[in-house]
Amino acid sequence: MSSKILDEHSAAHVAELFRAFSDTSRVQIMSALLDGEKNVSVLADLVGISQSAVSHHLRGLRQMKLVVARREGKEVYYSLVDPHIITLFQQGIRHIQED
Amino acid sequence: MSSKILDEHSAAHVAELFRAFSDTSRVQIMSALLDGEKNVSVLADLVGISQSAVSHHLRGLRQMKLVVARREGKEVYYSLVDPHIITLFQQGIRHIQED
DNA sequence: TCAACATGTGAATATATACTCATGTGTTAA
DNA sequence: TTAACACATGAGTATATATTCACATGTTGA
Repeated sequence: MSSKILDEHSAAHVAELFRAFSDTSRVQIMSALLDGEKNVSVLADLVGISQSAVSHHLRGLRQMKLVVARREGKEVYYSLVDPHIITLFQQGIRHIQED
Repeated sequence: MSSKILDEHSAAHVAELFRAFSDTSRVQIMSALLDGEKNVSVLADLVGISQSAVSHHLRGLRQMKLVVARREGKEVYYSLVDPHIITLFQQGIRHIQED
């Protein structure tokens, strides 16, 4: 049935998903991870924000299962796993590159 | 070249796009428009927020060209036009309906 | 022209959010 | 076990954002 509006609860979930990509730093983090897994300090260098800020962002992305963490010694490597999420994010990039 | 991170300017644009869908009310507005064009007061009723709030949201969506407005007498009908945006939004909905 | 209606918008406010700073936790090598 | 390093996290703060309220603008019919 496509004639009913999304209920508030579902809409809130959808909004939450898109909100994950609604910040410049997180978009840069995601775009870095598109290229392959990276650890926190590398991400901080690439994006140009503090390690703390990166960790805060990654926590949110992790809780939403948009990224996964893998510890290797002292470092923690983050990567993208969900192909649907990757597609969704790439579509966003493509759209802004069009007009 | 997929090995470079998105520059800050592009990332800000991508973030801006996703931010458009990062609010529960806007998601409900968009979901209502998936079903076809609707005027402002109908949208306000469907979403359950004030006409003013709907207008404010629609202004943002309009400025980003995510919706288009068509006046018919005293009423203004809004609709979705960009098929890529529709696909992007629907993918967001599908994702939250999976897990 | 005037009244009624639909929509748009600026200002004010309350809440959410991103960042910094300080410190905590986990890991390794000496 | 201790020092050094990588990362996580809570608190505080500054900014962004959604909503409401009051009113402006635009349209139609009398």
